Amino acid sequence: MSSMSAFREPEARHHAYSRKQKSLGLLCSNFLTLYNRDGVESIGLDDAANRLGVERRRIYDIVNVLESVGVLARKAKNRYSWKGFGGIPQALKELKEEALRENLFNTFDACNYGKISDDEDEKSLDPNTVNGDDKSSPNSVLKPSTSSKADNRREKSLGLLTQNFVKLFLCSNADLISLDEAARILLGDAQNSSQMRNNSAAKVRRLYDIANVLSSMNLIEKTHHSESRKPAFRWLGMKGKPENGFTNLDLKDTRKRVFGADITNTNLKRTKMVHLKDEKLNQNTKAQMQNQMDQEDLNKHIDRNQAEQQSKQSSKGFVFGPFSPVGIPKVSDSDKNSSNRVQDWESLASTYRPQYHNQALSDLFAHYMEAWKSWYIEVAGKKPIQQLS
DNA sequence: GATTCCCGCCACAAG
DNA sequence: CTTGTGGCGGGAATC
Repeated sequence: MSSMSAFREPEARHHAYSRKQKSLGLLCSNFLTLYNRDGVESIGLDDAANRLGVERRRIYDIVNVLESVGVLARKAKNRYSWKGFGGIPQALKELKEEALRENLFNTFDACNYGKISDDEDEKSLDPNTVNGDDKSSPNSVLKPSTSSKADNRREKSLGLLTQNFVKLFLCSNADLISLDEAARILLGDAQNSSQMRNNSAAKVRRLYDIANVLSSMNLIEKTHHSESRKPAFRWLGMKGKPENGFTNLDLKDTRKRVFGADITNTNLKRTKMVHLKDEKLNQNTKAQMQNQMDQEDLNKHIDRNQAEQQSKQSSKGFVFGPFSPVGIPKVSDSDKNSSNRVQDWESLASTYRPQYHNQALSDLFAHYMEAWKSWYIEVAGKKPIQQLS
């Protein structure tokens, strides 16, 4: 047995596997950072997946919740249009009205109801042709055909769940809600015999996903009930902290949140790893490399951009302040790189008001970026890592 | 042991 | 049929 095997390396070589680097929240942050830029109007799922270095499946996850909050809108197969953060207020308003209209939410407790029957998703796919009035009665799914249970898929969609979750916050006067409270309300009721073979536990997983994405947008924040008790979420919404003049938010956390990248993570996913199955090394490896580069590339760009924006615009309160980084107590310090909430609201301003944004600069950067990336890809394609030809 | 939640199989819908 | 979407839950990482 000349197999030196692994003695017991807890965290020796390669930084083992880290769940945090693969979280939906982080992915969402990167997604936002990548597309929240001027000029972005259409987003392709494939492109997103490649740029972010993740599987398609994950893109669907964040895109669905993002759409539920009005940041994105599905345009067509594989295509989403970027609405931006400016779309949030509108979506929120509609969500709230909708919630008040149909079902009378009760404050979290004493809610005998529980399950929310269903609510039409007012998908105003076109702000132009006004819907005028939906003569349709509040019930009956006027689906083209084959409706029946077919729609029951949508019933359990992540998107709908997200909307209901948000509605819960918008309507409840309690600003702290824990996931299992939410689960109790949104999914079948709690105790009580009745039907609904809902494994509360099973469904709650979706809520975790949603909560992570939402908090990466700073729409909500994770805290605890009273003093260090069970975890719960607080709604931040738009308030956050409009222009609190957070002077110098150190622009030094360069090296943090690298997403997929890390081949270690990708190859030996988790710790499962098949013993070198004769399975040929998927050609994905190459793609992985590229992704890695993209990552660095992206980071670099972001940094630069951040500095840029920072110096050029001093976020001077707009419609509703950006959900500034509520946390960031004392970043910098050790390389603890913990806080990963997006705080790249740099380009946020430009999205809101095209009046301000520095078109020329952004454009220049974008162009530069694109060019460099192309070059990089090309090189990487032949010879990974620095070492052209 | 309990909580958080990533991964990706595979059903179903759309081309 | 192929391709795009995304439920769903096993089970590993974290707490």
